[in-house]
Amino acid sequence: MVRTKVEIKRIEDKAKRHTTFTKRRQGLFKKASELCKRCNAEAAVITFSLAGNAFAFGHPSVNAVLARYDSYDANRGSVDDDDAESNARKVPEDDAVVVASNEGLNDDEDDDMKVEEMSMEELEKLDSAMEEMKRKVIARVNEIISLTG
Amino acid sequence: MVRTKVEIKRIEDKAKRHTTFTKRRQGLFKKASELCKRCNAEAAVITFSLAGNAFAFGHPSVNAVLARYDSYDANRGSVDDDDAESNARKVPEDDAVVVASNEGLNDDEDDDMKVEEMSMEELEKLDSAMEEMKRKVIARVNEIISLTG
DNA sequence: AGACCTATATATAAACA
DNA sequence: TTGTTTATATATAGGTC
Repeated sequence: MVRTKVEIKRIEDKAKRHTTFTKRRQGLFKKASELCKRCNAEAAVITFSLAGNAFAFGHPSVNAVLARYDSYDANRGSVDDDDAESNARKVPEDDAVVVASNEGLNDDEDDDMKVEEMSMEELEKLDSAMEEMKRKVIARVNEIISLTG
Repeated sequence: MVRTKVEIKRIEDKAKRHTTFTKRRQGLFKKASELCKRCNAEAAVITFSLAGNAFAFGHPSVNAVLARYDSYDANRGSVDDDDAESNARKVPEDDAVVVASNEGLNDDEDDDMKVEEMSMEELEKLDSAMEEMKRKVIARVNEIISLTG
């Protein structure tokens, strides 16, 4: 974006790509920080370089924002969209505490089924069950809060 | 940053603050998108307006990045830093698939303990157990992937 | 790798439609 | 609200060290 206009596409040279990643990541974190300060908002930014290093920014903290996001997110683990531009979306806030069914974690499996030995299919079932339970936990927490406060 | 230099501090006027939030959020998402495209990186941005609305951007998807982050993050839920600037940090990559203990979900509770009737304390225990299990699932999936691909 | 430089592209505050 | 317009502040590609 500067000396000469660059097209927004993958940089082929590895060293150059990493330099750009570092510079732009810093810029991104700064922008996020300014957004939080000026608008009294909460934000988290998580990036992974191609090399696999993770970098995160968050206000008031990464984890606080992720925890809050979890309570909004009804389908974590299922969205998959390659078009970065269109993947910016508003998260509907009303999905938060919907409980879909009453199936729990141990409906038709042996109690000591080990995650470490599961197949992909079993893991997917477990993942669904955990999503379900998470929703129940959120619903129950909200119930307690509404009774208490 | 423009007509006149503005100090990076909280905007008091509510309407103006929201306008700025919208504009800067769009800018932030665009920057994140460019970072992903140019550097072939993965990134997620999550923001909450003061009004409580959540907005998220992610490439390849918000959930993919969060799941990957979970497998790096050893202490989700415990970090708390008010200084946004210093809260940008590198996440050590070697924490990835370490599973801290072997406690599962039903170690000392009755099998049909109902989420709908749990106390806050019980819910917190359950939440920890689910976090633990989620990490195990991610570790197992990574293992399968490394064996398969 | 980083830190600085500099010219140019972008982002954006304020105003208005 | 949402989209302009415009003037100016920032971000950053491509260098150099």
